[in-house]
Formats: sequence, structure tokens, C-alpha cells
Amino acid sequence: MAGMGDDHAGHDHVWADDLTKNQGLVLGTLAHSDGPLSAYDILDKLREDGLRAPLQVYRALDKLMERGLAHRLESLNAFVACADANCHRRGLIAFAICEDCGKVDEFADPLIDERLGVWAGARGFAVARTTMEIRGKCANCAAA
Amino acid sequence: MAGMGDDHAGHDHVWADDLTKNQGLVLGTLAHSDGPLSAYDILDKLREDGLRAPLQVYRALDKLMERGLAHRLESLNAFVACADANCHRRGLIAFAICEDCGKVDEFADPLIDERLGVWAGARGFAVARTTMEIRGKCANCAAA
DNA sequence: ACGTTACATGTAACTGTATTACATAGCGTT
DNA sequence: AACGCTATGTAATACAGTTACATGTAACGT
Ligand SMILES: [Zn+2]
Ligand SMILES: [Zn+2]
Ligand SMILES: [Zn+2]
Ligand SMILES: [Zn+2]
Repeated sequence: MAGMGDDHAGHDHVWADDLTKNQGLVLGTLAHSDGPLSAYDILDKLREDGLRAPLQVYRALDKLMERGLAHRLESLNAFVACADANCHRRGLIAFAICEDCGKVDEFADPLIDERLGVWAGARGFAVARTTMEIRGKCANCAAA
Repeated sequence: MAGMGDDHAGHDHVWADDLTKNQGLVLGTLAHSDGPLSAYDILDKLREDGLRAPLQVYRALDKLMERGLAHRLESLNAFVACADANCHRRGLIAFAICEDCGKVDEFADPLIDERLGVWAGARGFAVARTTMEIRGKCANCAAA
């Protein structure tokens, strides 16, 4: 019964000490995964920790994303823990998603961000947030 | 039966003359809409033209997207007709989506595309396709 | 004409993703 | 205790997309 689910519930919340129980569980699950997880994937991994409904996961994800601790990959309907220990990153974040192995590389490029600002400024568009997702093959998988 | 659904079915396929019936209907619906439509929105608008199941819409959308005549907005789970009469655009396409009025502005920025290429090259990442979606307020709505 | 292939279509059932609505519980403030 | 605020629990529902299987239809070679 000491299932594998415990290994992240055990050390709880390393990343921020004011997460609620569900937020800690969800972030722990994401951080221990080697790839993006859908909300239902997360739910399944947390059933033995007492979670039973999708909403519990979505609520936690919303809070985590507000704080920049997790990100949503729109093109996958899936979520990842922020790769930057405490991202809180404003502005553009980009993700390179390997379609072979599923690995996701998070990065920020100030030049792209600035270039985007130029475009928006020229048109009077007020940018709230930007999602940028690159699909392809990572170096490892491209070599194979 | 001279329903309103005819006004795009009537002149059929202006954009490409080798579309199938369903492809023409779906593209016509997208082209006449003033904003993005979900697959089920499209289906509802085409019931009087005989469409009855989601798959009929998804199949048409797949073909249209293959040909660059329609695009998917990942962050909305919705679709638009390509704004460029015959896009066939390779490389990066970006969308600025107004969260107030729903209008979508499609554009391509070679500099961002190039910058992305630099990033990918440095890491050996083989880019297949990129989605870039900017959320915010268009000039009109920002003024109000 | 006939069988064969390729592609478009029709329909139902189903899986997966996300939200609405309502009830409950904990906690700090007054 | 009463209040406001946040987190939680649960069920039901809405929205999005796919699988499986059957049918139609035009092109091609025999
Ligand atoms: Zn991050
Ligand atoms: Zn890979
Ligand atoms: Zn286009
Ligand atoms: Zn607007």
C-alpha cells in the first residue's frame, strides 16, 4: 500500500511553502514527470492521494499557472511544471516540444519578445500574453 | 429550402475549384464568419446543408489545413479561414487574438522566424511547425 | 463489363477535455 | 457567534475530438 504515489507526496512542497494541499500534489506530480501531463493524467496519478474529480486538478492548475509555477501547452492540452525554478517570468515563454520522445524545452527569447512588441506597437494591439509552441524533433531523436 | 445557409453554398468554392462538397461548405462558413469558429459551431451552421456529425467537419478541416486554406487556433480550440487569399505559407504564422471582440489578425514575421531558426539550430532541434498566438486587445477595443 | 483501387462520405458510439452548480469545511476578523 | 474569504468535495453537464464500420463514387486496367 505504500504505493509509488507517495514519493512526491512525501516531501510535499519544495518549491513554495504556501501551496495548498492540492496545489502541492499537482505541482509535485508535474515536477516528477518527464513530460507534459493532461489534467486527467494528473488526476489518475493522484487518486490514491484522495483526489477524485477533474475540478480539483483544474483548480490547482489555475493557481499554479497564475503564479508561474506551471504552464499549459495549448497544442497538447497538457501541462508542465515551470522549468525555471521560480519562473514568475513575464513576457513571452516558448516551448520546443519533441514529437518523438515528448520532451519539452522551455525557453525565453528577449529578441522575439521585443520583435513582437514592435509589431504590436505598430498596430496598437495591447498584448496580454503570448503562447509559442514549436513542434519537431529534439537533437537526440533527430539523430536516431 | 431557400434557407440562409445557401448564401455561401450558392457560389460554392471561390478559393480553389477542386474542393469537395464538405470542404467547400466548411471553408465557406469560416470565410463568412467574422471570428474563429469551433468545429461544433461550424457543424451547427451546416446542419441545414446536410452535415450531421462532427467527423464530417473535422475531416474537411484536416484537408483545408493541409492546404493552408484554414488554420487552427490552439489556444481557442477554434478555426479560421486563412487571411491570405492563398496562404500556402511555409514557416511561422502568428495570430493576434482580441479577447474583447474576438477578431483575429494573421501575420507572418520573417525576423521572428529566423530568430527561431537560430535557436533551433543551436540546439539541433528540427522544427516541424510553430504556433504563435498573442492574446490581448486590438486597437479598437483598447481605445474603448 | 468487371474487379480493383483510391478517396470522399455517412452514422454511431465512444474517449478525452473542461466547466457549471451546489454543498461543505477551515480560518482569520469583528 | 457571525461574517467574509478561500479551499475543498461531488455530481452533472457541456464541449472537443477520435475510432470503427458501412457506403458511395469516380478513375484505371483487364
Ligand atoms: Zn516557466
Ligand atoms: Zn525527442
Ligand atoms: Zn494563412
Ligand atoms: Zn477587439
